[in-house]
Amino acid sequence: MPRPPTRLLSPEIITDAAIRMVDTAGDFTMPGLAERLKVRPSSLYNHVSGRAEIVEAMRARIMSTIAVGAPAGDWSETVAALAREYRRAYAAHPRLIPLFTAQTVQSPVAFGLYNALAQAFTDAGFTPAQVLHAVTTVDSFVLGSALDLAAPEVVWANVPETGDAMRAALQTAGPNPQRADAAFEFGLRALVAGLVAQTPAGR
Amino acid sequence: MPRPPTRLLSPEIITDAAIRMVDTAGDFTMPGLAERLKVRPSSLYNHVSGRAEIVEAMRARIMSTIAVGAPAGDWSETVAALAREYRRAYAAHPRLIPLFTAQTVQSPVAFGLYNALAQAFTDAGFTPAQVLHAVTTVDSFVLGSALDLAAPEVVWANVPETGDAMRAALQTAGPNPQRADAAFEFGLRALVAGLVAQTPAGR
DNA sequence: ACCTGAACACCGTTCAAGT
DNA sequence: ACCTGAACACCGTTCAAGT
Repeated sequence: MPRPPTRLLSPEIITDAAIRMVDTAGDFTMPGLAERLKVRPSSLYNHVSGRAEIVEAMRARIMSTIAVGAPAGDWSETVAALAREYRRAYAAHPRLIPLFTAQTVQSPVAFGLYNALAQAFTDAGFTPAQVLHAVTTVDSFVLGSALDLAAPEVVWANVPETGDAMRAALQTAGPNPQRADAAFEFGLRALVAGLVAQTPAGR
Repeated sequence: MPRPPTRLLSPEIITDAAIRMVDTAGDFTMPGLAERLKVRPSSLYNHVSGRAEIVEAMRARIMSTIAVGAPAGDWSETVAALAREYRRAYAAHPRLIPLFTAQTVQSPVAFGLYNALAQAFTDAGFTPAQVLHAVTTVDSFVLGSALDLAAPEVVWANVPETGDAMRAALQTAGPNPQRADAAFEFGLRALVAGLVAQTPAGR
């Protein structure tokens, strides 16, 4: 039965299914997507241009959940809140993140977030060049932290006998996501404190 | 001519070719690797178990270029030096990094580095749990910064009309790798300063 | 021990054919 | 407008056959 009465597909439906497939399987394929949607693989191409576009749609979907909001309080509190919100968006679907790093971004879907960060750093008194570096720094730290969230526990298993400092540290490690969350909060506090210290007038 | 007089392949030769292929093409395939090595794809399986093992071998190769060295000076200088060395190793082959994030690490090849960082943080007076968080923070920041290095210039093209703070910042952006390098140095200074400030006794 | 050729299952994508 | 079936090029991997 070609062309059923009710629409079987749309870019949104396909993106939803792809996110669910990555959440459960760690990756997605066009045939796998088609099967979940009870459709033939070629049908997908009536709605999306291909696999790359689905990845970009998933990225846009994740980014669209970021609520920038009005700045409240100190600029450093604004930066911390934006960084937490940014990571929260990634953390909702941690297994998507490796797909994002593999593929070049095609549209600045995170521009609203970047600009809110840039405004906060501008308020802090940084020069435009420093603002760019500071936004990049927050972006790098959040992305790296989000990747840490997707890492399995086994990463740290079977450590060598030597290295007492790291072994002692590892023995305190609980399961994810608590460990990654705690590390992110620790790092964010340090990073924001360090940015405050870099401020020209100590604002 | 099966079995030529001189060995055509080895795990090292295959890993070398894979790194070169990723450097130039952004990815590698078994047939592509075989062609470069003037061999049939099935020949590769006499030396490596498969694609995943090649990725792990590339990771190990990159990590093996990290020189930990003896700590000199303040613990915070040691941390900064290790972070720079870690990122330098990644930066030598930036297009490899997305492959690393896609695949789970199978052996703690970076343990020497992690332990040197852990020792520095222990010297600083952090508790074992804080040491783990601090090592994770440096790891996340370096990985995120290395991914930034692989990002093409176009990422920032065609920004919206709104958003003056970010637009002003973007106008200062030079080409990579200079832009990414400068952002990393800025972020590293902030992060290390922030870590010093988190120290129990202000050591 | 190690390279080859043939084969397999699988993937992304295209396109004419249907309604 | 949109789903299908068939087809294509390509990929990762296996394995018996060669020397």
